Amino acid sequence: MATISDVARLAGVSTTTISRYLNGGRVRAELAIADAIEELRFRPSPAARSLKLGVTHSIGVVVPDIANPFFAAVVKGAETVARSREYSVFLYNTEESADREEEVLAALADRVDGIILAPATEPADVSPVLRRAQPRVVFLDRELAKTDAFDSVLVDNAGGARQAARHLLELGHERIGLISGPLDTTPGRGRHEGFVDEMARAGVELKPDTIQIGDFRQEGGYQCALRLLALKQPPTAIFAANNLMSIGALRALHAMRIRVPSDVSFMGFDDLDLAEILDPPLTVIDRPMEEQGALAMRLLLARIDEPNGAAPQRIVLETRLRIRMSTAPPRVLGRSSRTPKPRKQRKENHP
Amino acid sequence: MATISDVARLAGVSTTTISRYLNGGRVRAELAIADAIEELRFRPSPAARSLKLGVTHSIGVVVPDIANPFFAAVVKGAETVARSREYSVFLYNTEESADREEEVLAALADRVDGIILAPATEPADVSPVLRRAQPRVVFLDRELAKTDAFDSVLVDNAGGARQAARHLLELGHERIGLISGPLDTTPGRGRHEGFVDEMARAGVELKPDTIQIGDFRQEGGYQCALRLLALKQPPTAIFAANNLMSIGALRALHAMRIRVPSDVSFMGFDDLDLAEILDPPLTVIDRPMEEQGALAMRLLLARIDEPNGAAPQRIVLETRLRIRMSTAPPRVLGRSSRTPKPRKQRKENHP
DNA sequence: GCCTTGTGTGGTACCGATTGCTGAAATCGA
DNA sequence: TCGATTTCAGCAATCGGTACCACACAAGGC
Repeated sequence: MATISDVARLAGVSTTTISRYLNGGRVRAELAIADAIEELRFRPSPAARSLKLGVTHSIGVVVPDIANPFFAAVVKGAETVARSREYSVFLYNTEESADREEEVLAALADRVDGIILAPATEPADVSPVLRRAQPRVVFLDRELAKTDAFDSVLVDNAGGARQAARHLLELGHERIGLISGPLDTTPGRGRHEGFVDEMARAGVELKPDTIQIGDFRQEGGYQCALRLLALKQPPTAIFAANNLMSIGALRALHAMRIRVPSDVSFMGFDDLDLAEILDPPLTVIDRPMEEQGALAMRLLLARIDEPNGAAPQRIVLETRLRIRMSTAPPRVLGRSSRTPKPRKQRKENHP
Repeated sequence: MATISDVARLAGVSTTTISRYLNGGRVRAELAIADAIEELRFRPSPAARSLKLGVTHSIGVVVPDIANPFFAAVVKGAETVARSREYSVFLYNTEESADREEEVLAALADRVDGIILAPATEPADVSPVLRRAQPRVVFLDRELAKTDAFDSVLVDNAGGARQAARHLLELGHERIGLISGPLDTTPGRGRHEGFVDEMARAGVELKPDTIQIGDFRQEGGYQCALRLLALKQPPTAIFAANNLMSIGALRALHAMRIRVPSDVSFMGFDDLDLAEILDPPLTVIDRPMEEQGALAMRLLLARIDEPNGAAPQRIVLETRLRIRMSTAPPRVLGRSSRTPKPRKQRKENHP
């Protein structure tokens, strides 16, 4: 590769001048320099620049599982914004492991100008790496309980879960199965609490065994659904707290030859590509996914531009209930103490 | 951040010694140095190292669309291998645009030690950036027609399409709709040719209007399917050449209230997460996705370790026919000149 | 015509690591 | 205990840029 000195020699000026030219300063020999750069196909070395300037022009994006369509969408949104600002994206996959995450963060800290982090779990305390976070950090989808010192872009997990609960309640369900995510994650806990709370508010009690704690993965969803179906009094409706567990649960329902929604209603958190053409089309809580990634990246870049800007922000995106065909009033059962009449179903997102 | 000089001062030795310690050389004051490093939380600056060594320990991965589950899986596989070797991954999304790809490659070339590239299209010629590819390049899923100077990890597109054609033929279909990908891409052309060829070999002629060229995206699949269904003599079976177009086509079938497989059989290239629980479960041509990414990364790292190793390799992975429920013998139609008897269906992957 | 101001340039130190070379200390043999 | 040989440490140059500083030269004010 040609260096700046090569260019300087060829153009008959000093490296200072080349540097100024490159950085938009006024310079006499513009043409000669442009020609020399062209001829040598010169591109300034990012390493050298980075060493001198202490800035890398790259952002680390750390997600638990890039194969999860949600995170894939997030990364896509983030990458698009980054490139529009000429930043590059380092992608790290932590496989939902806190240990791996810690390693990754340590290795990342001095390679990037900022980090978008979707933590695998909520650690007891802020990782020391993050604490002396010379690079800026934005939390995505999941946040740290212990601190509000960081920006974050979240989704209204509790609200979304409430929408789900309300929808199911309005259809007349009372025995509802909940497939939760890990309670030590923001979305896991938020959705859990929102759902349980809304049920309680409606005076419906969730029995402990109708709440199954999964792991946000397919297999977990599968197992949880199986357990719910094995109950003496299986639920008439099931809500799964994320996309992967929805898939797993649907697999289980499918395997057990349970018909949806006539045998049991089903809905999940996060839309699926195929949700509309499933049989039946899936009712879900949806949210803007690419936007969430894009927003996080914009927030981070703003923070980098203006380190002492506003106080840390906590952006919470709204969810949206998409009613399709997988939810319906429960079958009237002899066992039921009273026959629930489906209440009128609301259509708004946030009544 | 602490620098190597800080450590040297604290440990009471020179930077040379620290450097040697870091790089595994024999050193007297091991303990003192280890302590100093620990105390200062010293980590060598990647920028400085990179400048001096001319090596970045990072790999660029360039894909057309990270939100496509196939590429998400590929990236996952690649990232896992990379991290096991302590390499970082730069992710770039080209949005299926050749221009963007060119930009990305130019910007990438001197930031990374190697590139895994899934080209958006097959350019007329090898990009100059790649030609003087100081960083090594491995082509993934798609290759450049004009040259065999690069390593590549492909899938047996033609073979997979042949399996699909054979499967459909064996079921007795003769009027088969093909939803192809762009013919200027490796998988687009390969699958097209494989399918058409196998049909020809069986003496079945594909009429031009039963071949629709899509764009590997959902919307394209949707439109193509619609056109096929609008034919005076619509096909009795449809094969879509990738996952996204399958989804689009299924949407179209769904919208038109066509029943699968009783009205028309359907199958696609690439498995889907939900394929098994669709109604009906989808028959597909499957292939190892994460492995493809992992393999590409391994090949690339090997090439970096041993620049003058073996001649460029062209690895072709096998596909596998997964017969589920979306394909069945065609309904016997009055119009048909002869009544096709379903031939016996084979089960092997590669007869 | 002299002095001030402004513009553009080049020399050079520096960012933080690595490494060839030289020299000193440690180890070994007798 | 002394010299020969092997280890190990340090100096300083270097990678490729950037930017402080000093300075040459032109233009402008009086």
